[in-house]
Amino acid sequence: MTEEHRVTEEPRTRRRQARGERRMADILDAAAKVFAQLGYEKATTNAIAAAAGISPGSLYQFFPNKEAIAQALADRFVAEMGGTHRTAFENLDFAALDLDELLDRVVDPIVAFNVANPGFKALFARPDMPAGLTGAAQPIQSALLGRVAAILAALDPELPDEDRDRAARVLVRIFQAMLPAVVDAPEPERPAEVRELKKVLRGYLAPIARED
Amino acid sequence: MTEEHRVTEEPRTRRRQARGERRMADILDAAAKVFAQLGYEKATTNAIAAAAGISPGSLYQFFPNKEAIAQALADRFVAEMGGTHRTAFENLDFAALDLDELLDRVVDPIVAFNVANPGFKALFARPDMPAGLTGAAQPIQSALLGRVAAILAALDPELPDEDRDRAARVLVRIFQAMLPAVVDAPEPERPAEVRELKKVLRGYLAPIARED
DNA sequence: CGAGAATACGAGCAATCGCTCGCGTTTACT
DNA sequence: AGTAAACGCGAGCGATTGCTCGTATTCTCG
Repeated sequence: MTEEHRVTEEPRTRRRQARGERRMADILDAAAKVFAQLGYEKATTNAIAAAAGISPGSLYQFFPNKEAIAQALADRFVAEMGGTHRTAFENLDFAALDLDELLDRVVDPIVAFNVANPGFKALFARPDMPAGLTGAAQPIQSALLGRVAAILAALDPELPDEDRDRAARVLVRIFQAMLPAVVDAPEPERPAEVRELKKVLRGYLAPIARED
Repeated sequence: MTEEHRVTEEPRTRRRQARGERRMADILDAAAKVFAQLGYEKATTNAIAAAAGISPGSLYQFFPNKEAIAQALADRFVAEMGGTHRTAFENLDFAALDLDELLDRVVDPIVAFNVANPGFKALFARPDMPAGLTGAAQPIQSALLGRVAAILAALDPELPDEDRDRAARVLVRIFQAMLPAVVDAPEPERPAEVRELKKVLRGYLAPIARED
């Protein structure tokens, strides 16, 4: 038993040099671009490697397979989105705002994030993923669902959990459905698309918001 | 010039026997099943042939390629949908109905059609298609868009064409987005999903409908 | 410096998929 | 009966794709 004083302990994160960390970031940047252009399924790992300026073999030194790339990219997106909008969401006095203001404050930043990161919706709004939602899309989905549910709870504290979660699912689904139209719209027509998105959300939320 | 008294005239539809027509229908049935289970991209032509009980070679005696199968299936869906619901749509006195009744009359048959034909949404609500919407999904999309636009025009004849078409696109998109949740829901929970779908549609339509 | 790990390469393997091709069988028509 | 076209088969081709492997280079640290 004296063979190893430090047990092999599952190879969670292998030793990595600074250059390697940079490479991983480059690969994720490249993957975001390629996913944005082609979607998850049609994006090839060789294309991602080429976009990152490395060989396929090098790519697989950092990620065990294609899904892991999407996973890591999704995790990074979740982190960035959280970091960017935490302040915008947290100290909002929901009761004091009317519905239109609330929608502006919540929708606009998310739209801006998606316009700035076109690869996001490739992982979030596409049904390409392997094994349904299990995989890369799930953490993103869960993150948004949680935030929307929290807003709903603030809007109407009386709302039963079941109804609140169902409404959150519906709202996220609407968002998913309308996002491509907003993001892919040419600059001049984007505000109109955003306006329609807010109309849909407002129409669904209005009966919930006025808890009379 | 006496070579052929009957010019070859482009081989539009090749001579086909009754057995062949039946085979084509069988193939489309099989394709609907496979598309429903796997989506367009992941469905293999060999799997469709196997599901139809024929060999890959025989399949390609009737359809030149995979997309043509989807195209033909989409055309058949459009025809069936039109035949089923024409009466339901045509002689509706929109002005006399309130919004909830109108939604019931329009949404319920379409939902029923989709529950009965689970392959439909694989062609209608999936972004798998080759070359964007060009291809099989387009005729379905156009058919629905036209009907929705007609209803909107009846609801508010003053509505400018541009606004009406945009609203129609939004409504169809919402339908697309919510349909999978409705169709894939287990029997007992389906009515609840349908109710949410109608809530969303009603919320968006209400400001358009009351043309005060 | 020297050893071992991390990084890097890119040809190419194994599996998949849309589709073809050669050939045999059945049907329609004269 | 005889002919041509329609129907049918299934092995497998050509292209693609996720990923591997042998090998070479660079970095870290004692």
